[in-house]
Amino acid sequence: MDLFERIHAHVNRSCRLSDADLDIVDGLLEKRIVKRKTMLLQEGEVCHFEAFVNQGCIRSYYLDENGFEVTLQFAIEDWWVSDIASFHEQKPSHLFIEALEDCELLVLNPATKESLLQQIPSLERYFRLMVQRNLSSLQSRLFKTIATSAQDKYLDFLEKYPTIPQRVPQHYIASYLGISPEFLSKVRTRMARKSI
Amino acid sequence: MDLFERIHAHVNRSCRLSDADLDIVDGLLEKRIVKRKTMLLQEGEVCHFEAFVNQGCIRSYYLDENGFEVTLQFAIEDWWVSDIASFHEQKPSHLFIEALEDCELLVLNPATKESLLQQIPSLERYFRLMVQRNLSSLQSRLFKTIATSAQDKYLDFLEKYPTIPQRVPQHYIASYLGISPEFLSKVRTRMARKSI
DNA sequence: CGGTCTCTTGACGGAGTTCAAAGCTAGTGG
DNA sequence: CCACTAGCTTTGAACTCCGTCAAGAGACCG
Repeated sequence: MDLFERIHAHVNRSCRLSDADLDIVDGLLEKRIVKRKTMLLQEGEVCHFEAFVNQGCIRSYYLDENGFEVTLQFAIEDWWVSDIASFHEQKPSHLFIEALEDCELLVLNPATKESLLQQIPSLERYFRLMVQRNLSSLQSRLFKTIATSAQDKYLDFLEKYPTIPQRVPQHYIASYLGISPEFLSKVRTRMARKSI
Repeated sequence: MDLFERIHAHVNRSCRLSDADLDIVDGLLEKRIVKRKTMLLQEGEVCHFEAFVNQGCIRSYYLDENGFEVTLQFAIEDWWVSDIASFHEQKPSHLFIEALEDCELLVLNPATKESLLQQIPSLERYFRLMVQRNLSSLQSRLFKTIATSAQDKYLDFLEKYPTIPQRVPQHYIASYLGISPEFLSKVRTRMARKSI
């Protein structure tokens, strides 16, 4: 499969680009291979990348002073991952970003992103839509986090991300849902008993 | 005070506009006065506005099938309020938006916003930055919602929005923090006792 | 005034946490 | 190819933070 096939298709959903424009995109993206367990970003560092996941799985998370983790995002194929606040304002991040599988990424840095947007202004739209969709899905996630039970959050997660549970350890899903790994395990056994 | 003084200052923080450009902005914004308790948007409706709050206070919130409310945002002077997903894709909203005080708003609709961005492309940056900041502050709010106690969330709120508690009923703040109004009351009395 | 909205207080219950221990699985090196 | 380890999941008991329900007390406004 062509290295840029996925990202072309992804961009195409928001805006049509000419072949010449697509060549510009390809020229500015940097391919990066990272091994499982690689830390791409740690709290306190400035985030220098926006990464499109061509292959693999990445997790971003917060970590408080007691060692308690909250997973912000699982990024699999066709997702972008970054700390946009840190990336755009070049200030220290509060996030950790880590590869959960061996990954093939296509990476932008602030300079190449700037150059990309200058050469292809219509990509403004692509990135704006991405941030907007991100925002509104985070809004509804906040609502569910507050308003629904652990079981409903888990069912919702299964529906929205059916392939993730097969790829990542269960306790990371618990930390995404905002519940303890032990309780997620109990919820699952309760669900299994009821559906027999 | 000039009707457009606030919004000029607000735009100016992200990008410098010429006087001619500012005139275009002023010409496209529509002044709207709404009374306390006016519903600007209800679930199921399409959101046709982005409103800049010149004066007053507005609340956006989710409401689940059991009547349980989660406040998404308090918008006071210098804030924008809208349902961006509904606004941009012209699809039904999941939010309610309601005036908590008599308000003076400056309003864009999809057509005037489109026209604004076409005439002043540099405003793309202004709106993009706004969405980005919104996103990253929502990310950290999600983290705190999950990882911290009711008391810490309340203290955090007081620090971040010191003027809000004097303007809105306390049970709305509880619904912003994701706790019951009764428990917020108990947290406050506990804090008051300790700090004497 | 009288009704409506708001905040407080207390008793009780429950959803979810914490801690500890044990079983399970997969990867790794000898 | 087996033994060992490290990470993951499960289970149970005790506990806690917070929600629910109910009642009362202000405060505000028409």
